[in-house]
Amino acid sequence: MIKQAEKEYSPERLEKKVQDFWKLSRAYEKTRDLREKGKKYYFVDGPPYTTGSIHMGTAYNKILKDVIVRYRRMQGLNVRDQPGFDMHGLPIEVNVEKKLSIVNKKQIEDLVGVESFVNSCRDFSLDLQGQMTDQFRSLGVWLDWDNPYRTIDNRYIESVWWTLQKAHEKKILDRYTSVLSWCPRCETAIADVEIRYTDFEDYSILVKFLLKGRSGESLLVWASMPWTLPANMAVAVNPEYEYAKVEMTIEDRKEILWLRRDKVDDVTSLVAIQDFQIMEIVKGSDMVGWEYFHPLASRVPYQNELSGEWIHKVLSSELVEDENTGVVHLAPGHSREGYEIGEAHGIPLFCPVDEGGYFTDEAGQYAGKHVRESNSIVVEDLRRERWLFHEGRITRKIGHCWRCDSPVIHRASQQWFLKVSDIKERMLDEIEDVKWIPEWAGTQKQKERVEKATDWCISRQRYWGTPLPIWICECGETTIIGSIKGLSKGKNYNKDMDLHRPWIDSVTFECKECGKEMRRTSDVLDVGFDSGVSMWAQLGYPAVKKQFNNWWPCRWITESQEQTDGWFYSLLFAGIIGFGEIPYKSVLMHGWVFDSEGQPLSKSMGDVSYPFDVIGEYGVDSLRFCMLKSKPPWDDLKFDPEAVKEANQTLDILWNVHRFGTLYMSMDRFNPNDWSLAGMSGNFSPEDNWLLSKVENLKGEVENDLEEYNIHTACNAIEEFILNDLSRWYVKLIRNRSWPEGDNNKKFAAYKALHEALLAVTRLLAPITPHISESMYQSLDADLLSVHMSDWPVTDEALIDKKLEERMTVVRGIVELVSKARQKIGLKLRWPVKNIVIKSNDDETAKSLENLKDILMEQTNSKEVDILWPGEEWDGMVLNVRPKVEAIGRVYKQWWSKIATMLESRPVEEVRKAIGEGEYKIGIEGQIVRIEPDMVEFMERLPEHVISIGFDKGDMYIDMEMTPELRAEGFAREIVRRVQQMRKEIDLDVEDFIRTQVKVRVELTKVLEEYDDYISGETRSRSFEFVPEELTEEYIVEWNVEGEAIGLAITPLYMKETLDAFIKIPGIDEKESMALFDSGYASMLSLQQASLSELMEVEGIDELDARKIRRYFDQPEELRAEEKALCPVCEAQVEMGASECSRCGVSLLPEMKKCPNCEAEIPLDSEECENCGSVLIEEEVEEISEEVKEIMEIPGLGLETARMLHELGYDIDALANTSEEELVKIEGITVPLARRISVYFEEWVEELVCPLCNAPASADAAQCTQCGTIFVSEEEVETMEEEPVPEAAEVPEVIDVPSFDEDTAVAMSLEKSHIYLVKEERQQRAMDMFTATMREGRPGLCVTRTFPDKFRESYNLGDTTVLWLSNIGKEDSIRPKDLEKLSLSLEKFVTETGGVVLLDGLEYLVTNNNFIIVLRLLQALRDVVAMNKSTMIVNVNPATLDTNQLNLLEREVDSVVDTLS
RNA sequence: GGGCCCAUAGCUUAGCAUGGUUGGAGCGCCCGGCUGAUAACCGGGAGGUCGAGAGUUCAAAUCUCUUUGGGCCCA
Repeated sequence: MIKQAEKEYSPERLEKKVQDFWKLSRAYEKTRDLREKGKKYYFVDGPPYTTGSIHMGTAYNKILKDVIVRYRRMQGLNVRDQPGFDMHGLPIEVNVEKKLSIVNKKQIEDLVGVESFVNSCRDFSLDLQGQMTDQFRSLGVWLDWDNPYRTIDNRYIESVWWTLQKAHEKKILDRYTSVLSWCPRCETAIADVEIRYTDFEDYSILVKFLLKGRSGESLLVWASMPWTLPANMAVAVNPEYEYAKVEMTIEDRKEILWLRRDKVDDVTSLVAIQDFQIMEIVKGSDMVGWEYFHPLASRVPYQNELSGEWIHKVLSSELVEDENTGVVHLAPGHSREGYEIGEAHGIPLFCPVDEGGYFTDEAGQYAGKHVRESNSIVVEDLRRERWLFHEGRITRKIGHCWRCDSPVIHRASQQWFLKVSDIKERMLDEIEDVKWIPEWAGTQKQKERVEKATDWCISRQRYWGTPLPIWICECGETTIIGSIKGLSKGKNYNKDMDLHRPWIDSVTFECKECGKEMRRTSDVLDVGFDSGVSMWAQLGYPAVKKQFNNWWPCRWITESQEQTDGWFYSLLFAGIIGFGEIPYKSVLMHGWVFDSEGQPLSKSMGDVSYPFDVIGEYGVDSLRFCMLKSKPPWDDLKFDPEAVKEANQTLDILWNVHRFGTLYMSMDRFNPNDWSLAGMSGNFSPEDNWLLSKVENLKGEVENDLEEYNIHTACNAIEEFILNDLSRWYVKLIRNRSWPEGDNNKKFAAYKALHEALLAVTRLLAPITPHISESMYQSLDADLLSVHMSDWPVTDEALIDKKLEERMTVVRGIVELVSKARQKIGLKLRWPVKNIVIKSNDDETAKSLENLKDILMEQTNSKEVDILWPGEEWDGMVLNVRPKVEAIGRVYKQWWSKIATMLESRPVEEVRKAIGEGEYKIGIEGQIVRIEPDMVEFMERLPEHVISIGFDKGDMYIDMEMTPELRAEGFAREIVRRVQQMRKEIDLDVEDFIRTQVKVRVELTKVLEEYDDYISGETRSRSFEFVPEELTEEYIVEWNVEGEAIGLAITPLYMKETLDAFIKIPGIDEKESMALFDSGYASMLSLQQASLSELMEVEGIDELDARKIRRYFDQPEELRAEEKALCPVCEAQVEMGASECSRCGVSLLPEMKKCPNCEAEIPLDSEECENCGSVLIEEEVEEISEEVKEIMEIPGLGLETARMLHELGYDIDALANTSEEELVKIEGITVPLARRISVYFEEWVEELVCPLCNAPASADAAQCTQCGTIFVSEEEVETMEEEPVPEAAEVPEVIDVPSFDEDTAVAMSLEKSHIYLVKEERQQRAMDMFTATMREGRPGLCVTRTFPDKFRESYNLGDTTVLWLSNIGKEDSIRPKDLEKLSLSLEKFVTETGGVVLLDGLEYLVTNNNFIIVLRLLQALRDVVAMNKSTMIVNVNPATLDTNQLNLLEREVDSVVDTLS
């Protein structure tokens, strides 16, 4: 059964509903299981770091994965989709440190203890994992969230260990001393990826290094970071540069300095130099070997103890750059370049700095000082010793620890490395075996990364990480443990022990070599390596082999471009170690997401941009569609919330088409499964075949795109189809066919085609926008539980008709041209044109037009379309005769002008015929005048009313002559359109019927009468009449159409509900129902009471029908009830009383709980166990407030939910007034629960309800808790009538003003801070009061449902502001339902001006809302009016309200003016 | 400093692999229309030295080189 889609596309509601549906029906699990037998497809999720909240980039990443995973599943593949989380490492540690207020490692060990610290880290990371999982789920991402792999699990760690053991076996694992980036705060080596470069002001000093054996000459050495000078071991010059010996005079002293020749000017300008002179020039290479005195040697004794070939000497290095003096200080212990140069020259590594960044004893006088504070000390020392030539500052990028933001230093330390040199070639080869998308991601980027790779330092001196499985003996023996089994052989091993520090540190082994105790190296592993093993770690390899054999290797991964250096690389590296091969077959490298300003989204913790604010507004699907369609995945994406809005609009349109389709399909009870495409083919119109052809094309196109990961073009193709083909063309073409009265065969053909197209779109969109697709799929009555279980749609070539598509394109082009022409001359589409003639230049175009002529006529609204084939000419051209004046003049002299005039007035054809035969004779003043052929010429021209338009394939003539018949038809259409507008304004159901009256000029009535069938059919009018005098139907509007005054009046019949009920009687369909209704049976009750003979008297009901009706009512009521109910989760029809839904498997039984006493299953809401009789509500009972108890009265609502609702501010009354949709929005309220609640109230309300405001009331209440109405029993009514108003004190004075002319108006000026209620049929009295008050000079404001201009004119209001109560969304109009806007507008006026307000048409507000709400509005306004010394006049037609309501109204006002009494 | 990617209307972008009518869209702006999908929808208009410069070619948004700006990565 096709289900009517909701009227509006509300993403928030829809997505929640769909996600609930997925959850309750276990749609994800079932989809996965469905493909269990399919070909295996191993996808691996690159584990995001657990930062706790996701940003746009993370969202984009997961969305891409979700698209491909869903797509592959639809292709039938059995996809492994375990998500992962990267949960070790410094970021977590740093955050835990912050939480515990710890500042360094010492405090972790001494204050907190490693055990407690690591436990905190685990808890913290698990918490973050949970948060992120929720966020990913809310994006609609279907991965196996219940079973993620985590880098912190023992099994995972074991796989890492195995890999490291492999590395050891392959001699890739090594330990040596190296200079690395080091964070002195975190006291660990850090990787380059953990460093963030930011501007930093640093020293830039020039220091004199006195040369040995060159009297008085010094090298002028440049250094930043003065603290590195104590560890200076040599200086470097560039061998290619020229260096100058410069003699400078400074403060009357002479200095002889060596520096780069080109820099002499720069340097001499730095200090106050009196004079300088270049003495000598040498090449850098000539300086090599020169020896100098270390300027701090006296403070750093170690400098004097050194010996070696290159100590304190000049070296040559190409690395010396064209900056500063060209003489660079080298401290191999403090810089990577220095280390490399030093190593090449055999210079010992001197690094007198400890892990915390403090100088060691080796640093002599500087020992104990932090390097950062030493900068100024060193500079001062140099200055004192006169070695400082210049002290400056430069701003440059300095590395900062990404996690804690401390400046990074370089420091020599012993670390564990994975050596890259031996496997580099293998890695490069393996890159070739992978399909990279885009190709350059592999062949360019990844290759470059590997080519430049250096050894990988994998050790970290921290706590929260995979412990390195390396045990070392003091004798030097080293062993690598590769499994838990291996570990279990150690001392202090416990089964099931956590493999993290500190527990692992207590496990020791006996050294095989010397028998001593081997202890684990205290380091942990670089987190970058953790995720590198995810491809086999998530399969439990090597501990479990089966999974591995099933799935290996990974078919596809996708991550952002930065993973070239990260995960892509670590996977490759680890893969080569573990298996000698790259572990993935194809890679989609995706781009970055930037914010709308183009700034990259920050990666660090706590500084993220949420995608969820956009989602709240436009929904997840819009976000997904927007991201996926705007760029190829490998490009960077600039995220713009506006673009999400646009995507939302497309989905909105799709929804509208869907809504359109399902609305009519369900109305007509169209069952798509009753019709096959082939079976329907005879009924298809050309546009149906066209649509089907388009759909098949689209399928192929989208598949091709997705195969190439051109997700953006796939999205664009779908979007184009939805907007252009489906919405803007197809729906337009089938509109007429889909009307309720339409021919069923033709109509159903359109439904079938549309259904087919919509179903295809839901499938094509399923991977991209999973929610809306699901929702559409559900209402399209498709066979599977979920759209995501369906197979990927395959193109049916047989349905493709390229020729038809081309022809349709031609026709569309023509229709558009005609529309343009109409627009140009201002002829609306509603007004038909007489004729369109299209002359085409080629056969194909003519054929196209001939073929699709019906479409052409309908869409251009033309009465006739003529197609001319190539060579044919249009005969509609008007021939003109043009007298040749000179020729006539030559013969007939002064008569020429008369002759010419006569010629022009004769029928052209007659003239031409005669001329063709030789001559044409006319009589002038009794003489025959002969017109010779040379005296005239004939010319063709367009007749009047005809315009001609050229197009690329021919010419077109449009005859726009407006004949009386066409004019009448135009008016008929105008009337139809106006009535439709009015139907809409009174919110009438599409299917419902009305009575219609039309009042027009008599002349027009005559021509229009011909169209009464048309008009009443189109407007679903059960009666239709032209009235000469007054319009009497309920809703009356005066229109001005093309200068004609047209009065329209309609009365809604509200038949739909009744007809729907009648139709449920077996054998009774719409026709019979209508007949019954028309003869006065307006409800099931009245029908039930009718006798057989009475029924038979009804016109259109035969005996058989009557008997069917009687039989229906004569059976017991239970049997009459519908046999089917709807599943609350998937809305499938289920048998009454079924225990679970056969479609989605959800339990339909009331929620059960276990009796704590006997463990029997009892309904969730029962207070007493049916089995053992124990009372279940214990001490808590006292604590439950009355309000909560009331809520718990609702069956199925447990204590917890009731409490939750109560805390949210709901009491029983509020719940009764909360719609099901709103209920679902409350967190914790599921769809079925919401349904249960609203069903409860529906039943409840029928029993006890305030007659006035419909609020629920208890049986014994004396007064309504909501509106205060006093309930009276029948006996009391009589007394009531004598004393109609309960509280006399509040009764306003009733002013008796029988007549009200201008004089009295002035005399009776209205009081300030006063509200007047005027009881009258029209607004006359109220208006008089209002205008009189305005004449006193007070500003006025009117609220009315009359059209403002008309209203102003009627009452001579000038430019007084008139707010129009109307559903037409104009600027100064207020929708009658939008009381908030109304109240705001009035408040604004009153507070700003204190003027007088007329509220006309209170009853209109009441019909559009309900009485009590309007009453509340009035109460609120009363206070505002009082406070601002304003005045308000409210008029109401008492006939529209009942006595009680009137009483209540009168109580709210200060005075009542009753014109009727 | 090196590698790679990106640049088209005010904004977001298609087209570029394979050069060829007048460079397409959407949003926004202005003007109009439609109306039983309707707080939707449709049409028209204005708005582009296709980042800049050079080259190849009969012909360049498209191919080549140089250059500028932005991004990612590596030093």
